[in-house]
Amino acid sequence: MGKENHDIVHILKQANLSNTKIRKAILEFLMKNHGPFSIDQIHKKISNCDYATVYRCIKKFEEHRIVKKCDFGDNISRYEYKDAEHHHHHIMCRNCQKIKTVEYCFLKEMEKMLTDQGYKDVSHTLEFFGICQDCQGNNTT
Amino acid sequence: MGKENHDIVHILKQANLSNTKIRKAILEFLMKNHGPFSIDQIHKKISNCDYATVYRCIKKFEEHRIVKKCDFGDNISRYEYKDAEHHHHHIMCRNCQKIKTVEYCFLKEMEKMLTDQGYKDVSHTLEFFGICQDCQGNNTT
DNA sequence: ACAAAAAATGCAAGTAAATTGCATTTCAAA
DNA sequence: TTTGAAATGCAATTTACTTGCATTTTTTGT
Repeated sequence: MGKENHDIVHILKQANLSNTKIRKAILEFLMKNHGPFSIDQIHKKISNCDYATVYRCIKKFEEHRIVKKCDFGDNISRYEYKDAEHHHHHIMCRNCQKIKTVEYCFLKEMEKMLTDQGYKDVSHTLEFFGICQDCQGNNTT
Repeated sequence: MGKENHDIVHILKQANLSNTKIRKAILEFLMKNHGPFSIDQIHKKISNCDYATVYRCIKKFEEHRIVKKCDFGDNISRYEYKDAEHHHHHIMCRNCQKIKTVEYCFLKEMEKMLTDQGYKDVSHTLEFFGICQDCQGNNTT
């Protein structure tokens, strides 16, 4: 845990965010677990921490691109630690809402096209939906 | 307007949705204008119609895949008429929120990959973000 | 064309996610 | 260690969206 703790402190310092118990706990949770997670899920894992604080921390993390927001169109924002080395997307089952990672990506070309059109600082969100094997013939929609 | 009106009636009939003034007006607005539009924007354009009714109509349209929901991560759902002939995505400026169409798409291969992995009825959402030319050097964030 | 059944609408109240104001506590710089 | 700045807890608020119910409109069956 020493090494990870050092990383976390470093990340906060780099973003000019002060190094509080709660921020370290949230960041540690996000770095050690495979998301994305809702505010509710994060809040459950962090002891003695108000909902509003989770929102505020995550907002700061998002502003500093430490976490990435994932929007699956169900009015629940989910967040995951943004690992620069590991760009990926997700697929959520329309039936059970289980989320899996989609490793493959070739959207850099499309972003380049938009940059060529004059947009700066281009990014994107991409989420897939489907019915997973577990849910086929087992529809609770 | 005769032709379009006939199309609208046909679309509603095909979806087994009853043919009301409000539904026709909403659908006509969405078919004649380039979206996506928020519920608020749609409501402003339809006279003598309650917010709740707009929500309910759009929900029905979405269920029947007559409209498509676009989620730009700002907690406002936007909708556009789903033209089967014209699959496309969007780019929203992070500064002024203006939305433009991105015509190019080559995601069918990724969907096929997920189908091969056992997912059924696969779809996706893809939204781009950037700073548009109008906003460069004019940041109000 | 008309009556009965089904569905849509308006209005008002209710949810739930996210935000905010303010007093208190914790952190960081000198 | 003291001092200023930032983070937190709590409660209240905002906002997108939903729901219950009485009324109106649309559809169906004869």
